[in-house]
Amino acid sequence: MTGTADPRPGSPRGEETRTLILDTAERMFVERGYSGVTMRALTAEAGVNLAAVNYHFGTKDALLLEVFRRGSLAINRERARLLREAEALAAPGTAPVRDILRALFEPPLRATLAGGEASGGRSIYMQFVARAALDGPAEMRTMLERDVRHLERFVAALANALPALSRPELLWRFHFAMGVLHSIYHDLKRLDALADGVCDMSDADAIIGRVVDFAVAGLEQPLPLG
Amino acid sequence: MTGTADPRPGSPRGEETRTLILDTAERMFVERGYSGVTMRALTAEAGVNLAAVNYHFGTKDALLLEVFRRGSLAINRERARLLREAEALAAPGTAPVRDILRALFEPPLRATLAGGEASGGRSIYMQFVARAALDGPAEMRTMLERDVRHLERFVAALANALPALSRPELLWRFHFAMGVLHSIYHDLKRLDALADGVCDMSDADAIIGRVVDFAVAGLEQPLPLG
DNA sequence: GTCTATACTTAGATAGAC
DNA sequence: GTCTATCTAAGTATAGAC
Repeated sequence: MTGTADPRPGSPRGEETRTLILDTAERMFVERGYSGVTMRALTAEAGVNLAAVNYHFGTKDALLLEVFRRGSLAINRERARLLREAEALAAPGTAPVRDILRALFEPPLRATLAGGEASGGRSIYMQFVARAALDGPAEMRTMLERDVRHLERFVAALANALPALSRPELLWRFHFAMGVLHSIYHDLKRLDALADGVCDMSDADAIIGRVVDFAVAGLEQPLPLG
Repeated sequence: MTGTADPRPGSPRGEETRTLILDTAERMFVERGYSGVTMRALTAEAGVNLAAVNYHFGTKDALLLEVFRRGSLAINRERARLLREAEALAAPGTAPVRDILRALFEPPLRATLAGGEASGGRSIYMQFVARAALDGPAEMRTMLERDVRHLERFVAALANALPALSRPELLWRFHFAMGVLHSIYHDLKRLDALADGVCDMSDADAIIGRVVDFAVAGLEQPLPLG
């Protein structure tokens, strides 16, 4: 009713088209995988012209980057909020390891597990990382490195919670903890194949608890003798 | 001197050509990434005709699968050998968790870390998994599932070593432990970005020790109260 | 059974009209 | 901003030489 809406095909819609493409891309990438979605199929599904993607985003890779950026922004905001919450409950610089990890893990896990067990293997995050690491242009790697900045707050909080660890020791353990998180993005299919159905993939809360438990154990393990 | 060798271009070389393509593909995939290697660049580098890949392997995806299969075979053989070795040293069914994990992790880590720190992000394993999960044909996923069979021996050994764990509990922990292993394949770049160079990526033995330590801590953690 | 030259098809990118 | 037409690159298929 603002006068800007104009659903006639061929008429300028501006931001609407852009958002429409983003939403359609996010859904289709998860359903069929990045290279399983052709620009032609994507634009047909969204009801926009083939060239519209190139106009609004430049390239198909840039579109994936934008889909990722949008989701990543929301997740990192939620992570920061949960971390502040955890720190507010404790004395300054003494938030427990478990609460820090929960703040770091819960938002992305909820986002990934929300789509049902099957979507884990095709999360936008995984597709973006895979594409960036394997073949993508430099901008993708830059984006991932920038994404690392959000993690520094968590490393700092963990350093406070685990003062006995040297910096390399802490960073290695943090890195492994992220690997535990990522095991949910990547290989749930493998677990399913191994498990004969005895592992319940549908209970997000239970999975989050298990992931956090495992990572806490690794982070809090006693120092090796060497 | 057998009479089968015939290095003239255009002459039938049979198995030689096949191996030459495999070796070249393995090297180039790691260097430039799967879709960064065009069939034309690959065949030019190997000094064979463009159609030779299709003749010997069918498709580019099938070539990647073959490169993976060859490497995976060697790794799984070594894993099995190390596991037998660990089990021979202990009383029947009592190999320690640490030795079992070491047998599982050491072969792939050595293979990945051998190429220098940079190659981690582009290991054949990672490229294969990414491609299989995202866009690859069904044969790739089948291959990965078959690869899971090799893991069952390790799950069984761990079940013996950790009799207090229920089957789902054990399988979840095993899955997370694999995530820790995979963190070396995937995201060493991220650790490097976070670490300002304080983490030494060149010492394979030290890294293997750290990975195993972290995973052991997670597997051996006390049972949750719930 | 191997290899080569060449043609086919799809898909992402782009230029210029409107 | 949007659309049509076109370009280019890349994986694949085929027919025939050896």
